[in-house]
Amino acid sequence: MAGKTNIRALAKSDEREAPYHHGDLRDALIQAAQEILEGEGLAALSLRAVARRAGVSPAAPYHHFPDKQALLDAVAERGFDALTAAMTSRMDKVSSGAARLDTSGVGYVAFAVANPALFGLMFSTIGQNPAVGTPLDSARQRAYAVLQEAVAACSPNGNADAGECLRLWALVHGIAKLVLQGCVKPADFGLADGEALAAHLLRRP
Amino acid sequence: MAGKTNIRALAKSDEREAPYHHGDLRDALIQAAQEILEGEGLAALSLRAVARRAGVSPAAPYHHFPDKQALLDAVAERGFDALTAAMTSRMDKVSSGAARLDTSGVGYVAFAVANPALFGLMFSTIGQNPAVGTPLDSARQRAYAVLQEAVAACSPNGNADAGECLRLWALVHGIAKLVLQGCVKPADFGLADGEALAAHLLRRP
DNA sequence: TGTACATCAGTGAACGCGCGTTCACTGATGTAC
DNA sequence: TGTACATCAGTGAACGCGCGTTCACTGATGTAC
Repeated sequence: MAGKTNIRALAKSDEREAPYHHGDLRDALIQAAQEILEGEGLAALSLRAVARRAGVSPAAPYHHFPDKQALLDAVAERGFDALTAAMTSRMDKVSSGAARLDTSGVGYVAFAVANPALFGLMFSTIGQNPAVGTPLDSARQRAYAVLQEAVAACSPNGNADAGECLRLWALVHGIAKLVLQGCVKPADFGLADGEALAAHLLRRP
Repeated sequence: MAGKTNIRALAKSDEREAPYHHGDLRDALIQAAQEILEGEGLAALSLRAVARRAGVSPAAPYHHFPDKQALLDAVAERGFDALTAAMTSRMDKVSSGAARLDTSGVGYVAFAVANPALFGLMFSTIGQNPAVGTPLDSARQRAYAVLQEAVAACSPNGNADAGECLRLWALVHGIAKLVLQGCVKPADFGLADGEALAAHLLRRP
């Protein structure tokens, strides 16, 4: 308690000691949620747990999000941007169109394996609220566009066939899900992790 | 209340009026759970809700299952048998090996689309408890064996390549998941439902 | 065939728990004069 | 520069809820004699 308010001159980016009005609780909540996902899984992700981890009362989040779902959406939105980055950062290391296509899928699976609970959240029952134009929806489309462009670049006419895109998406999504759920163990294929398994399965025949 | 016990001579398969000791509560609980899944979804599937629907006190299930997870496992086990049946019944209508392979996948997706919540339960975080040899595990393997045999029958040497099996499984599992979550709408492809979409995507190139 | 009794399969009340959300509040911030 | 005040972002207590599970119990069943 002592010393909690006697350093109010610190810049808000300084992390020592919680300040008066916190600085950027919205961001801190999203981050706390990600940490809970990473450390304890999707089932442990309650609003109260998020507030607890952010060091704030259970009512505080309601000044930044209308309800729990809105927080979850914000977390999922960042997740899709991270997924996009996981794909593009790997793709930028290869040049041929075919290799870039495979690599986008490897990045997709690698992201899922590295962030299992977040990946689960991102794809948990989106259906009911399509919410076109939402920030979450945009982030989702940005991620899908990466796959589409990789498919288009491999196509003779430069267009992305919708069926081809969906087949690729379904394949990598399926690999990711099956690995995350423990249905498939990369070790059964003599491979170290899900990323290696994805690379193995996506290698052109 | 009146008339509740005055028909005790009825065979237990007769559904009118709940008898003294119910007859086969274990089975009734599993069935009630399936109905809840179908009607209200996975999130509504609590032990209490199952007991309620079976017309029994919240403690009654504990005479048949050690805990909630055991009931869930029993439901999932039946789910896998139904999945096996969904695949094989369709496959028995075609003869060529290639057509049977495609059809197994169509059956897989059709089952998922017809039983979305049950499908979700069947694949919800199996990982932590592998429980080899369990009835649930056996049912799971029976379903996978259908895919394996279909792959083997298409292979020049009659063996099922593990990579080939997994690719097919991941593809159909991915299609199922993406359709269930609303990420993909069959209507976008001019198709009526997930089954038609699966048939379209699995058609040999 | 009839009775005594162990076993089995239910009941219903209670336990402690954590949840999402609301409420009246308080203290800090920033602006107008 | 100093003060008054509206606004903002927190607090903490409380709400009602449904959950999984336990407990002592009761009534029906089936078996031994």
